[in-house]
Amino acid sequence: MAPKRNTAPTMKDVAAEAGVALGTVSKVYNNLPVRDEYREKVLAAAHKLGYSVNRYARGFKTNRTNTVALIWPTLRNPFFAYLSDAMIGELTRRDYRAIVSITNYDGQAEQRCLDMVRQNKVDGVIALTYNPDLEVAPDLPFVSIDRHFRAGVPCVASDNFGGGQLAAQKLLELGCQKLLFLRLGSAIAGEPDKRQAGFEATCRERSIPFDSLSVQNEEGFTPFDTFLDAHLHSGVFDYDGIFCNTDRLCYEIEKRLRARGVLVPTHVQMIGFDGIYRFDSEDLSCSTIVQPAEQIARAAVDLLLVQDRANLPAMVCLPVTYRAGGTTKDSAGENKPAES
Amino acid sequence: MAPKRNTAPTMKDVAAEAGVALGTVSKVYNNLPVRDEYREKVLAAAHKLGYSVNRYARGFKTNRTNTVALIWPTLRNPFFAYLSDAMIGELTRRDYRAIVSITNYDGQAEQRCLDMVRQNKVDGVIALTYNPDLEVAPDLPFVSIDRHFRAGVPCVASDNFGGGQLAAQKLLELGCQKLLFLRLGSAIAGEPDKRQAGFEATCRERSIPFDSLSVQNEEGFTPFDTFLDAHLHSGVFDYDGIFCNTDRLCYEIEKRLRARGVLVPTHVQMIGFDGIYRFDSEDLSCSTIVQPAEQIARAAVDLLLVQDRANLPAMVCLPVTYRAGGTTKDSAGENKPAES
DNA sequence: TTGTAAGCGTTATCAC
DNA sequence: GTGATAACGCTTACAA
Repeated sequence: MAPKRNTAPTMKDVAAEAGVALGTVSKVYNNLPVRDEYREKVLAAAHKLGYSVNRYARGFKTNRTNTVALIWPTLRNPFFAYLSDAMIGELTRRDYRAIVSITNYDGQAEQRCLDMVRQNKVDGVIALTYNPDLEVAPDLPFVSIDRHFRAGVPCVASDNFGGGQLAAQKLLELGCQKLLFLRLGSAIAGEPDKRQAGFEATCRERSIPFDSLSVQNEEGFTPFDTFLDAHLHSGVFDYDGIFCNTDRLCYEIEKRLRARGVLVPTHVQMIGFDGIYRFDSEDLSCSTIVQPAEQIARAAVDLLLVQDRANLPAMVCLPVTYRAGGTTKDSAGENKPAES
Repeated sequence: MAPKRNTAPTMKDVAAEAGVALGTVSKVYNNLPVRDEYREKVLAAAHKLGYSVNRYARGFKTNRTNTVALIWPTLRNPFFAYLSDAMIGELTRRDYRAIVSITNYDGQAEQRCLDMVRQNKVDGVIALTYNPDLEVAPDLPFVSIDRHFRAGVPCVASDNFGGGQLAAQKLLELGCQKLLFLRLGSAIAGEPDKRQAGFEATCRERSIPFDSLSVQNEEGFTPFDTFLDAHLHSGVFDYDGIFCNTDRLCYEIEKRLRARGVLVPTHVQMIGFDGIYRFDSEDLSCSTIVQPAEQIARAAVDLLLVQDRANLPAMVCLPVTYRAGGTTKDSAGENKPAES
């Protein structure tokens, strides 16, 4: 890009125009005590010149840029997009800018993003990462989503364990007797793993039979296909209630069940996790455990911008809720996917 | 947030460590001619100190920040999220950072975002806006998506007219005889309006009967409900082919038709516009005219960062494609929404 | 209270 | 090629 010539008026110009000293102008823009008469002169001059403070110069001087970096795997995942949207809103409300970086789930890219935004002097980072060895500078305010790093790096997550429990409980309430947990996820350990733990805990507690299948992203859907085929006997599926670790998986499994003639929720009821809406409507993709995206956003930003970073909580765990969305029998007006 | 103490080593430190002048260090980092012997000394010293150039200070000095602002209505709309993802990728590839701002379709917020990012000395802006009176500084490189502003502000959009033609053509190929165009959108004129024009042009050209209903966002879906009811006679719908101006509308209309016992694609075939995938999978939401998001992203970034901003094209129009996605009879394996 | 001046880290202009 | 040195626009002691 062509070098821009800098034509914008500066504080010096305003000072000259107002007939006051440079420092006075600065004080006006920093809400420091200035006699009203001077303040008005400054403001009038600024208005006349079309002056606005150069935040870049200010950041350079103060080493505080009012900029936060958001590091996500992708925005193609609707939940991440939703979360980003909420966080940007939260940051804007506090007069912060958001630099958004995308890593595509690549651990090295995560490190590069982190280094890059650091060079850009961001005031802090909120990240959802998959690199267990990510090196984050100790003096850089950092909030991790869904993954506990180490002491000093607070993690914000939904109550994944409670969500798992809730899913099991709901499926049982809905009359399911033979439960199944399905997971497609990363090999890297993280908070979302607790969904399975919570689900299984409730099943055991109530002595309900259940099976679990956990598949890693790299393996794709083949293991699920194999599993479904193996548990389908003359058109009847071995399970009548499935908890999937994400709405996306719920969608994929429902599709595969339908292809095999198993109807949701008639034959088998399904609950996902995340609370993803169809487009920006109010319709859920499936019955699901809803993550409180706005609350997660607020908590993460609060934690990042808090004054006293000395004793931060290691983890903030936000409550989830259940909502029917078509893949369970309690779905009233919700769009049922298969049976019209 | 607590003021950060600045502990990072500077060029001055590196110069001292390497025993060279400050200017020499700068030259090394700007790829200006420096004797190899010196260069190595500098690099060694920098490595030892863990130095990396302060991009913020550099930006302050040069007035070029390698930062671009992306201004979107929302990221809750999957298409905008997808586009953002693609643009951030494109910018990262060129060593640019993206400041993402959300306006929630609010014209005043759009103006505020623009002013804000400008204060942040971004090198340019890519925006999808709804404020026809948006004041954009003439010296600020600006690329508009989907909306033509005025001369000097290039606009990047899909071939909306061609997409409308393509939709009509496909519906006819698929055997439809009575066509309907449905639109839910903003009152502000924009490129996407041409979808309707293209659709109707093809219908007229071929003397095919059609109707059109255009509804503004504020009115919501009530007009559609009224329309559907009025055109449903003893369970039979007056039309057998519908082109919706977005995938989202296609989804909403299909839901409403289903509620009225009209099956898609059996009774009526539908084509949307955008090409939105379910989650980050390969599954489309509906049969649709696919916007080339990656190409739009590339074109917008190219246009923004091009050296010679003197004679930019007023408009870059990118080709769309048709893809079956369950709401037309040519959908093979695609998930059919209603009829199992 | 107001004005003055130093300095943040870098680039760029000069003499050498 | 290299090395002083003056900006860039702002904040912030400190002096008036």
